[in-house]
Amino acid sequence: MSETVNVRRGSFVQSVDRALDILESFGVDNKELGVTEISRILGLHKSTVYGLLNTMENRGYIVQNPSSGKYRLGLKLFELGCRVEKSMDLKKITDYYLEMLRQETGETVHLAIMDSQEVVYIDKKEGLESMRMVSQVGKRLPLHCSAIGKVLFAYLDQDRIEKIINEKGLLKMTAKTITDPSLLKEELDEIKVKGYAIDNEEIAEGLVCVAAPIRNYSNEVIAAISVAGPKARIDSGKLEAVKESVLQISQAISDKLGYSG
Amino acid sequence: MSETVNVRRGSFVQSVDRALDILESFGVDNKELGVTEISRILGLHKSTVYGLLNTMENRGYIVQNPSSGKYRLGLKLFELGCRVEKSMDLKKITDYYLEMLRQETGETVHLAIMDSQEVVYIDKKEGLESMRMVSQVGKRLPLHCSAIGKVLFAYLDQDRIEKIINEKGLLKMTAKTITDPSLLKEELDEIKVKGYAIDNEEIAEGLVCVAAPIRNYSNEVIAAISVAGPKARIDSGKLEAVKESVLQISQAISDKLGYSG
DNA sequence: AACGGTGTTTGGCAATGCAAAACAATAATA
DNA sequence: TATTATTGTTTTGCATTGCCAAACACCGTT
Repeated sequence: MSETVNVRRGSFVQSVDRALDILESFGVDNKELGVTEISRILGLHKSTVYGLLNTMENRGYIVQNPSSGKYRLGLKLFELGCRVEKSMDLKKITDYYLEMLRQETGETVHLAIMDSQEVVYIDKKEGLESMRMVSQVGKRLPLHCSAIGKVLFAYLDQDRIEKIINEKGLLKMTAKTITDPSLLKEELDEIKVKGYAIDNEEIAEGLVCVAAPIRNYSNEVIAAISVAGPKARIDSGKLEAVKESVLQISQAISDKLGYSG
Repeated sequence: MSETVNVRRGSFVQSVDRALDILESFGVDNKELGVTEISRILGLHKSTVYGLLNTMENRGYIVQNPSSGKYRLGLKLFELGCRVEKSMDLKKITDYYLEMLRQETGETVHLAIMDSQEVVYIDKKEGLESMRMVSQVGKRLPLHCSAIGKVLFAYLDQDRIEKIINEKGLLKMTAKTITDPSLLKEELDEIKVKGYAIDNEEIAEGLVCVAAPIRNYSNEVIAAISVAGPKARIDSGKLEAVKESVLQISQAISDKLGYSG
């Protein structure tokens, strides 16, 4: 894991920063953590963690399991998360089109945006087939290893692309992940020309995705949509049709947002 | 607004507590706030707020609008919110049944649980009619003024009921809100006997709801579901059918959770 | 050009957060 | 069952750190 060292700009409050560290140490795999456990993970003293944890528990951001004494994330975070979501009217606008895209392709469809140099999945609708891609809303991924990520990556300024590659690196996820900076930059250029991106098992083996950008009234790329499915099913002649659907729907959403391309 | 003064137990970190105050000051109505604005709301010094805000911005919990200079909640909160949600497998289990309940009744259906003496809406599915109740997932409400809240309220211990009434009070939302403690307690008793609750314009005028409890394997009430719609439509003979549907579905979900009533 | 309003930076005092150690209560060991 | 290890929790005191105040820089309005 390449820890990006934040350059602290302006005044900085240590205890708050640590509190956020604590919140983030609760992953999807480790839902419940103890005081000592967290203190080990973060390299902080037990009593320090306890104080922070206690403060957040009093506010409902953390809850303690009475029987085990361990802690987990509280519903207050769910509440705030929903407030953020609510302010994203993008989700409302795209909902209808995403459903259409799912119906057309039968596969899992996604809506994602970029946030602090990463892809964040905002919405998804699962495919109709029994074997389908299962992903999760709210998840973050690096930009370089998915169709949706590469689309968002491609439309950035050249120096930002450079900067992100340098800072984040290009983590190898599968044998086919593009880990060479110059190859990636070629790929991104090509994506801009074609107007869509394909992920051919670059993030997970057997998974193929097609993604296209969403533009707004000022012609900026503000989000992207994708269709994801098993290689076997997509590759067998379906790819072209999926590509057309993705392009058509992304265009429709962009139109709705006032894009005039 | 009756501010519940938290009795600070154990060690307490002031700056973290204040940081959470800041997060919560971003409501659904005021999505964007400035430093000065927040400092006024919370009664803190401008530079104090700035430092806290800055710390959270560096971590993606707050984002600044570059043009206006104002702040709003960041996507990191959405991400954490999703992690909490993910740990709630209750939502997954009920999804199918909620959809069924919506189809049967044609009205907006809800799933909610209790958290720190309040109702939290975990999931909803909007009604099929053009005029329908619009609510929001993640929202918190007091326990006494909705069908779903009263159900969750009813199955608590007598002393907890007493405690919550004393601490939170019974805020009047409409002319029909039950604000008399002894009347409410009678109502709660009745709900336990009948096994369902009705909200007859107690939270909003023209809104009628029917709710029933969800029980788990140890026969505890862990959640509740409800159907909500306009009084005109529900009252006109439909109430009985809605009530039956709610009871039937809540029973089905409870069965799924291992309830043996 | 002066004003009122932002967000931001700086400096210095002391309040506050934090580490160390002791405590209590449970779980795992023999 | 006695013993050890490991948990969450409380207390204490030192100095780090957070916070207030005031000044700064910027913008839009008057």
